[in-house]
Amino acid sequence: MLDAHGPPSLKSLAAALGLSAATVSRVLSGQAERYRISRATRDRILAQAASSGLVVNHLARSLRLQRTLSIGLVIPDISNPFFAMLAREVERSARRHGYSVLIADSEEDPAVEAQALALMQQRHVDGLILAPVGTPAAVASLSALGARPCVLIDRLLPELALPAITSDHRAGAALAVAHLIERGHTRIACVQGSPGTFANDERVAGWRGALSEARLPAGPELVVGGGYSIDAGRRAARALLQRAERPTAVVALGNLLALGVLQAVHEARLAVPADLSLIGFDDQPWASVVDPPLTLIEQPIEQLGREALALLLERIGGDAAPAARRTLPVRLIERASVRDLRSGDRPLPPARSPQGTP
Amino acid sequence: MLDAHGPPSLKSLAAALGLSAATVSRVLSGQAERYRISRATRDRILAQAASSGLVVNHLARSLRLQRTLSIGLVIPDISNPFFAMLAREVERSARRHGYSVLIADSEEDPAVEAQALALMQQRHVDGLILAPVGTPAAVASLSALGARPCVLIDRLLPELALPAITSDHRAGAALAVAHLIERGHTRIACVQGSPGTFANDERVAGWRGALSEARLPAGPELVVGGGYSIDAGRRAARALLQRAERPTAVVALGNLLALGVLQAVHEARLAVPADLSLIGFDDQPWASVVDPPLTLIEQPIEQLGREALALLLERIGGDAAPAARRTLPVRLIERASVRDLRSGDRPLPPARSPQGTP
DNA sequence: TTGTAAGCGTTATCAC
DNA sequence: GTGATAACGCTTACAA
Repeated sequence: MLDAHGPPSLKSLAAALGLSAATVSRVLSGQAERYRISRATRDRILAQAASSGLVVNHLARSLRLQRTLSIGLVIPDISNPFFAMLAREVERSARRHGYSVLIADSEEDPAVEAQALALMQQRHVDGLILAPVGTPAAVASLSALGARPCVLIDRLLPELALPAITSDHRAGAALAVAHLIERGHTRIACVQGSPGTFANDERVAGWRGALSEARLPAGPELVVGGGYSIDAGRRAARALLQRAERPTAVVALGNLLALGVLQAVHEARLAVPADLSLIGFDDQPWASVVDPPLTLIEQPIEQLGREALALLLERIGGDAAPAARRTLPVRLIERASVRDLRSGDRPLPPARSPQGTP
Repeated sequence: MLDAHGPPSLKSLAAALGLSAATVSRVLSGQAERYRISRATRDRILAQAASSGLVVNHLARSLRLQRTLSIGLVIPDISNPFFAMLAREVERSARRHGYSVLIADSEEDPAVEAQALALMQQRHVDGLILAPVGTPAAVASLSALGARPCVLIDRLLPELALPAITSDHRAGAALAVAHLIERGHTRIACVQGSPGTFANDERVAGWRGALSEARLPAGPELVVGGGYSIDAGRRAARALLQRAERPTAVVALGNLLALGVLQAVHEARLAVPADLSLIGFDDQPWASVVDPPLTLIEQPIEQLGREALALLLERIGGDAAPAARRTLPVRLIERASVRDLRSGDRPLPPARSPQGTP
């Protein structure tokens, strides 16, 4: 029987067995045969470890080994479904590779982000997955991170040569605009997220590019909003709806933004798509049962998470390949939030398509 | 200038300054005056620390101090909006108190949960917030956790005397049923989550209790489903809709379940509330713009998170008060997913109420 | 006012 | 085959 005080440690187990800590360590870290530990000793240790409920102290181990088998995940808003799904995927993949995840919410605030990054450094995470806030201040604090492996996700920092996994934001927005133009829309606004943020600016660029190419208006008066919250979306849409020359369609550059737009439209006793067509971003469980089912641009969230982790582990493994940047393709899921303005060329989309595009 | 190799540590800084590590440590941990360090020395250290970008090694500190200033958060599904919001709140509160959060997703699986708990123990988190899977196996693995402070959230384990913060699941379900009965419903089904789980079983009990009290049927044939996923909700609702004697109303005992029910109803080319009334759980941004806006039971998620953390910190602080159990009140938000079956006694609820109860 | 030294629980190196 | 020892980077008696 071991001493009941404190949790059983490698050391206490060694004492109880009359062995040295070294031997116990060798067995427990699976190096038994490499060190030619006798079968008898090995079994004795293993048995005692199991029966005493030994827990090796990971702190001590990390201190000695100079690696913690943990990674940091810093995202702007855990409660945003997009990041929540990302977090889940990252955590699962990490766990499957033996890593644990220290999580921090930067609240889309450079100061908080800087603080989070400092913390991660203090805690000696082996690597970092970061959806950066993206302002110059944030970039500066990032450069202070030292050589710790870091991969960016969803957003990238062109100023910094860091590996990044993002979806093709620009193509996504362009796809949305093209879909609207095809259906006869000519006055297409966009509700943006946080300007200065890579994902947002890329999407705005995609929106503008597609419109310009079609020789349609894409002036700044058609870009409204700021911030990725549902409230920001609602406020932006309200403003849009009060305009004398109301757009016939709007692209919401974030999942919560589309919800905000819907709320504003409902508030105004108007309807989508009768009074305003809407295309959102990110497929979510609710997107197909919302009123009306939402046409949107889908990002491969799970893939983003998995690839970010895979890339990070490569770099942690010392594979210092040149900072890869991978852009994942997006697709448009057609539901029922876009009105076809052409005079009967085509039927309206089906009223319901709860499963997404079949 | 410090040696450029490796990150500046307390030790290297001491060397660079020709001081002992002890002195530097004392200054850096704010004990300068307690040890009567000279102003000059103190300033020299502080200046050098700032300019060299010193990061104290938290591992070493934790090992020495026997506390990590970190807590573990183990939840069944980060991507479920309920838990995502909970996670955000816990992380924020923790951060504000100087703690960081190690997160793990138990995937609603006892084995994974056990693994996660073991991990948290290895990593020496100072305490644990857990939404337990709740099966006997899981309970057993929990008891093996040792004396580490732990507070349960959302679900509690009656077998274990652990402090817990939950919302009043039972009253919530009863509230929903009462609301339906008041509007003339007599055949009221429920779509449950994971049986055996505290929150679920309490809700089912609340549903049954309210029905029995009103002398309405509450047999097992009216309880369908299993699992909290959207798919589980859809499948359960499908089965319900095919019944000869279809219920007029259903209470979905989880936020994603309500979405699944909506999807199934839409699939069947039926409508809520015309063909089936629906009450869900958890207010979410999408709940007010779904078709129709969802009447539901709202839980005080932020409060759950904050109080769980507060309670945990108390216990970490050594306050071994008897395992408190706090039950937070819920409320019903009336929107438009319930049909009034009484012959014109009352008008239907407003078609839209995007903001919840005004 | 500051330094010395022991120790937190591991693991790698060298010795036997 | 196994043990002693040093080191990982920090904090805190105890000395000076």
